[in-house]
Order: sequence, then C-alpha cells, then structure tokens
Amino acid sequence: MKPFAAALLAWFDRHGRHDLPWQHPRDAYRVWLSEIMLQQTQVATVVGYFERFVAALPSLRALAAAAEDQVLALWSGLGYYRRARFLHRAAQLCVERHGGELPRDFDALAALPGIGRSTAGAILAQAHGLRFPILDGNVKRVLTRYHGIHGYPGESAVEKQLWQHADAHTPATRVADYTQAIMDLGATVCTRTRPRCEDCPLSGGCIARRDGLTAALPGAKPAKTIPVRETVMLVLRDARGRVLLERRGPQGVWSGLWSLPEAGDHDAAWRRARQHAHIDDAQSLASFVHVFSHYKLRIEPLLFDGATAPRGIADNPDLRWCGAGELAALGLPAPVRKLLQQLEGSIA
DNA sequence: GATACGTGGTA
DNA sequence: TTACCAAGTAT
Repeated sequence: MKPFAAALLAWFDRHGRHDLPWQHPRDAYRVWLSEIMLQQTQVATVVGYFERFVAALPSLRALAAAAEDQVLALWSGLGYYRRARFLHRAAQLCVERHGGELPRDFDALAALPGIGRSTAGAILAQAHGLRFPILDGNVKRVLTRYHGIHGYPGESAVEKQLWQHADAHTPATRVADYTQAIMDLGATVCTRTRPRCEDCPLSGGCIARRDGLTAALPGAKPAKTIPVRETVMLVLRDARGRVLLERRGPQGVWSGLWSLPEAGDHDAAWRRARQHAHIDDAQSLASFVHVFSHYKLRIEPLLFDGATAPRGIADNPDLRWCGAGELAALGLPAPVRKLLQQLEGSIA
C-alpha cells in the first residue's frame, strides 16, 4: 500500500470516527441514505434526521412504498428537498429494475436520481468494499492542501486534477475504511479554519504545510451578492384553528413541501384569502428574512384569523386546512414550521 | 460553465 | 451584523 493510504489508515484506526449511526450496520441502504443526507450538510445536523428516518423507513422497500408526504416530513428542516424526492424515486426505480436493491454496478448506480460520481463511489466503497474514489468537500480540502493545488475546486480543471489524485491514493484493500478515513481527516483535522497540522498523519508530505499555504487553500469560491426577494405569506386560520396550506409545485424552491399560500402584495393577498373563506380582518405579523444559498426572502406574514366558511379546496389536492396536530406528518419549510409553531404557542 | 437548490453554525 | 459555507447533483 502507498504511504498516503497507509498513514491515513493507521491514523483512522486510532482517531477516526467509528460510531456514526450509519456504520452499524453498514449496509447499502443506510450508507446510501447517509450519503444523500450528508450532501452539503454536516454530520452533526444529519445524525438525528438519519436515526428518525431509518426508524420510520428501515429498508429500501419500505422507502419505496412510503407516501411522498411521509418522506418529506422526515426530511423537513434538512433542506435541499430535491434530495428527498430523488431518494424516494430512486428507491422505486430499484424495486422496478434492480430487484429491490441498490445496484453494485457503478454506471447503474450513478444513473439513479440524486447519485453522482462521488456518492456512487462512496456507496460502492463503504457498503461493498469496491475500489472507487470519492471527491467530496473534505477530500477536496485535504488534496488541494496536500498537493498544493491552487484555484477554486469547483472549477473543472481543478476538479479534474483532484479526481486523478483521489483515484491514485485510493488503496485496493480496506477501501471502506480508507474512504471514511479521508473524510474524517478533513472533518476533524484538516478543517477549513485552524487546521490541526500537528496532529495530521499526512503533514510530512503536505505542500500547503511546507509552504505556509494552509489558510490560502483550497481557493475561495468567487463571491457574489445575492438578491433579496419579497413575499406575503397568508396565514388563513378558521374558527377551529386550522390553517390553509398549499403544496408547492415540482419546480423551484421547497418543491413538494406544504407551505403557506403566497401573494405579491396585500391586495393580492386579500383576493387570495377571499377565494378560500369569508374574511373581515387581517393582521400584519412581524416580517423576517429567510436566507437561502442564492437569495434572501423577506417574508411578511399576514394573519387572517377567524375565517368562516372555509372552501375552495375540495377539487384541489394541493390545498388543505390543517390543524396543529397534522403538521408533524407533513414536510414544511423550516421558516413556515417555525412561524406556525410560534403562532400556536402565542394562543395558549 | 453557470445556476438552482436549504439550513444552521461559525468567525 | 454580515459573509461564508458543510459528506453535491441536476439542468
């Protein structure tokens, strides 16, 4: 085995993470689920979601048979909800085409929705011990520093180099441990700020360490200013305390989630409200800003309380009046869930 | 190649 | 407070 992998594995045996929930048992379904949840998301955030998800849907077939609302409810708060919809669809495809299991063939695996090159490699390496490289944010950070590679890792030329290094370092044996090891090193030692080089098993060969470039690598993402958008969210509440929710379409942010009806301004909000109930009063609630990765959303909640004769939803499966007790079973955007919880709390 | 896609933590 | 960004993929 090459020195890079050997040093990393020796470090992993003593200092790696061996008690993550998807490691026990480390089967393909659990590895897959964890890899999807961990995309752009830190371990500390994922652990609770993972345990709740596998408790409710312990197998690929259970996931495939689940209602989309349940899947999104289990994902609610994690973000990037397209991941959950792809996960659900991929499970159904596995039942239809692959005998109810994830394929062990790289191309068939990477053809499933939500599974790209790195995730496919991680699943094959961790669940089956097959020799495939991964290239997630941790590995990019470790390799840009170790090899002294400049430039933003998202740039294709840089990424191509990184894949070549990632492949070259991946050993033929102990692939599952190696894959976990290089991610653990990136997450706990070769961190973005204040890396602990004195504790790193690779520091002897690290170019960034040698040249004092650990703070400069990896290269920063080109900065962009993000726009601010505005919306009015209608909190239509009937005499029983139920709130009108609307399921968002398959495109765009929060796709498939149940959210509050929206309008561009107060006039439009009133028109919308009157479609669904008799209304004679509105109350502006405190507005707030929700931040996405690519824009900010200034949300002005408008409370229409005591709505009578709720209507206009019988023929529309994307509208429903929901009591507080029903919200747990639905996928709601994080700020909407918070808003409704605060409203519920303020009544009591 | 650029952009869309969430959320919460951290400096 | 603002800005950055963490186990990426799809279009």
